[in-house]
Amino acid sequence: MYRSNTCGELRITDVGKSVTLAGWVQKVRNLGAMTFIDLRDRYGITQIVVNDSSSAQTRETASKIGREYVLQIKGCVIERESKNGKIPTGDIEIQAQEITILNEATLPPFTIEEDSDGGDDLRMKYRYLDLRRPPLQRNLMLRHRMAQEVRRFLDSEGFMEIETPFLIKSTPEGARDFVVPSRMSPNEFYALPQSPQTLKQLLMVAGYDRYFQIVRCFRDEDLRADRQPEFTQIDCEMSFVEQEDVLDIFERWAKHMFKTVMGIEFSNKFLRMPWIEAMEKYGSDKPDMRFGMEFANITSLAKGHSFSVFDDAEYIVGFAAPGCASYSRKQIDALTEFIKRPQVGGRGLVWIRVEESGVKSSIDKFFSAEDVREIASKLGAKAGDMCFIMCGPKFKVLTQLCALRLEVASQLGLRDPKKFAPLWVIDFPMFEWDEETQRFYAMHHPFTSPKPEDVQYLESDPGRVRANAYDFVCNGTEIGGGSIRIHDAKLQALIFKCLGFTPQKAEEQFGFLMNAFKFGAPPHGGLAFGFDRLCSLFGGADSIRDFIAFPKNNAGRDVMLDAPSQIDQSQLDELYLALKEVPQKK
RNA sequence: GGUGUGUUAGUUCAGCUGGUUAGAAUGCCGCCCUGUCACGGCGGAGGUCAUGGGUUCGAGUCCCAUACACACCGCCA
Repeated sequence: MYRSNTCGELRITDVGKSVTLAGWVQKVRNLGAMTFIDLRDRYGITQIVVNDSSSAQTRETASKIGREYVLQIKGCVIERESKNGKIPTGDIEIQAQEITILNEATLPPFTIEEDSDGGDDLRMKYRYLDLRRPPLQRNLMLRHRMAQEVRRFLDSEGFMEIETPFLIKSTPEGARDFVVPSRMSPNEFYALPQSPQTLKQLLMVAGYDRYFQIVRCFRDEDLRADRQPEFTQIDCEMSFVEQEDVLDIFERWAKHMFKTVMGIEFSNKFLRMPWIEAMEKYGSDKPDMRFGMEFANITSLAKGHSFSVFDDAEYIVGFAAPGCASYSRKQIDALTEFIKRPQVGGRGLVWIRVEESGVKSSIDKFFSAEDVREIASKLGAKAGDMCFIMCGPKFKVLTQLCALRLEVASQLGLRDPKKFAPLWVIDFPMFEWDEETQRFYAMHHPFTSPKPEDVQYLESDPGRVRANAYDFVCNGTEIGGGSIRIHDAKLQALIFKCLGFTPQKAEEQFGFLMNAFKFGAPPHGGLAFGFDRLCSLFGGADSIRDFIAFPKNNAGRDVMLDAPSQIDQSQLDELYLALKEVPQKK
């Protein structure tokens, strides 16, 4: 038996017990005649004391140990002479009788403490050391508890957890696939699933009624702080449901998660905001609702004052930033620079300072004080506020103003990670026009059903068609999304046509699904939640990386494993693969 | 594919308008210390300033390229 107790559980009530502990050395404090050792495991830290009542051999061993040595300590629980109120085990310590070095440790390249001194790069390379740190352990513990609560809730609602394959068929729509060469079928490839979308629909055809899976998905696209090439979804599908049924059950699920994991109760129904409203009021299909600063369209008010920038613009929109009238010229200039960055792409920023004494703006030359006041009032500004206005093509300027709204909110400290503002965004457009390829793409995916009342426009005016699609959004992050699917083979064929698929191409890529729909597909729908994002949302972090045990870096590499890497010629030969030279960069 | 920021001791960073021996903190090593818990005191070791070019009498510092890291845009049905 290596241990009788963990390093986190002994208390004052255990004084007098003989115990054996095992763990890692966090810190050694040698005071000469006595030595304190902080012994750490996943459960906590317990102080070991070695002094003149320890044997000479124990004192000798204690003098040799270094950070991260793995020790076994036999000793007696005693009350501390000076207690430490900062840790749960702070009232007691272990009087060491015997110290066994179970394993020595090379000096780690960074400190393994609550706040490490190591940089990202180094911590990723030695991820197993970083994972010893309490913050990472808390994150993975949170993730574990959340996964358990997901299963508990969905099981209680009759959902069956069913595994679907990872080696499936490539479908070029959507994200780039990761592919796996097949040895037994030379020159053919499997694809790793971007999501188990079609498979879960087939499970509905198969009559399983309610399915879920906490499942890895793969997308070969560039990474972000909240995007990894392999990530985990809570994937769900239900039969005989309409949109309202899906929203109802997963709203209850979300509330269950907030309550059981975070101790937060939402008594009201989550807001349901049509996509067009989200775009016009917040410039985003995933609005951050932790604060106001709603947009208002001032196109008609602002035009016709001989200010050509406005007069030539399609859409003029702004918002009032509360309490920002005190912003200096320098701060306004900095925000102007912010929206002019290529990432945002704004052309310029108009401001109106609203004070008790009156209004002052960057457009005073063109507008009377009365007109400026009217605009400010339309934007909902009160004395002490600052209005920001931008103009341009409608959806472009809305998106740019969204970036500014978030930036101002960050500066005002309104993006509080402890606050949660969940909502559903509904009534998404069915299609998105792509300028580059001059065709419509499915905004969600090609199995999403159109609103029945909009089906009439499918061929005449596809841009007008709304979908039975919905996203779950919280704090400006898309946490999940789904739709009511098409269960009718004829309608599915029509959608493929609208998306520019020839019948042959549709048959080749999705024939298996359309064929299945001929055999009695139930009406069905579902959604999927990004589990990593949900974890980072609950954990109050912007990046999902520290909620994944072994994440990839910005370039999709695992720097610990040094993957991807080359493979042996014999492996290539087996797969009939030949490598091509990579063009040199100029 | 693009934009930005960064790369200096084991680690985290400072190093100004180019100037003579590149600093701090922390970690590490040694000695001292009986109540520490960010222990303390004294001493010590530790650097190809990412790489390659260029400008200059002289480059950690200026310029160009490359590599790597991070954030973002494109991309992510």
